[in-house]
Amino acid sequence: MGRQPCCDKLGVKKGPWTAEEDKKLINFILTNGHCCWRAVPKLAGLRRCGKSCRLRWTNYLRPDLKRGLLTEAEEQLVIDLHARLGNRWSKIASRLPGRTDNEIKNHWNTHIKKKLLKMGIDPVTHEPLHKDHDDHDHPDHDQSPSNKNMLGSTASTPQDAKNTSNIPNNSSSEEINSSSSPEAVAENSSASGDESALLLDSLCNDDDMSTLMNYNLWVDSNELWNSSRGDQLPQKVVNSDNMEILPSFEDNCSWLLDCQDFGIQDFGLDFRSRR
DNA sequence: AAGTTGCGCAACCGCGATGCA
DNA sequence: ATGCATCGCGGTTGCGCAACT
Repeated sequence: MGRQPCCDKLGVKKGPWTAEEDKKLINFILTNGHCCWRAVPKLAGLRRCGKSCRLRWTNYLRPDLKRGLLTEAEEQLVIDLHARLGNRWSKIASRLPGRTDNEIKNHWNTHIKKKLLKMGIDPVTHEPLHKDHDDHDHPDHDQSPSNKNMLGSTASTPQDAKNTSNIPNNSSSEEINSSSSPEAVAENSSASGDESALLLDSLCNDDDMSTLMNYNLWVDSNELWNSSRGDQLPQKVVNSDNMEILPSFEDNCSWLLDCQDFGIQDFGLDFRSRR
């Protein structure tokens, strides 16, 4: 069957989003949700295709996003997960709350890839480059914690994961783990004794932990935002048991509309200012 | 100061997966 | 079973900025 274009190319705007467009999209999603992305632009009064709206929302406007550079721990987690999952960025991103697949993919291509190459690690296979000469070429690389972790983290290469199709796209963490040999798992636990490895295992084996971490990271980012613009932030909500819980979607998002009036740079979080 | 180059990021594109009539 | 619409993913592109010459 012939594939229809995702949207009518005529009259559809492309390129960077303006603050006005962002505002419209946020407004619409806050009040209506996104029942059908294809309908969103029309209903929201945007001259964009639904795909573009979805991308803008998931990669930039979503209120639970954690902006800024990846931390060391997050970077290590990405490396470990990449060793297990390959280029399945959305799967990797799902294990890093507040991070998007696009963000992780970009970070991988621009930072981590180079870092690994510098260390003499093939970023695709996570194996040492030029195995035979590796000790001479990179005498110190295997002493670094990240490399130790990386090499110990998996027995199967990303290609294995991707090419053999043993792991379905929606494979669970258990499936991923079971695809590794018992030896590899044992090696993993013994060779990578650091915290990120433990965290990785926890994340891969326990969705509750992931949820918990999500909350913790949300609190962290909340505090980060608090330090710059406390009055604009979603506040923690206390439930009837006097427990802090995540705010509702609306609570969480309402401040975002205000943010649009200032522009992201006003919060000191403009990514471009990091450089 | 002006021009060039390289880098990092946001956004786009194409395709496979999925759901529904 | 088939066709169509939509979603979601991964790869790629293009723009803006900073560093360099």
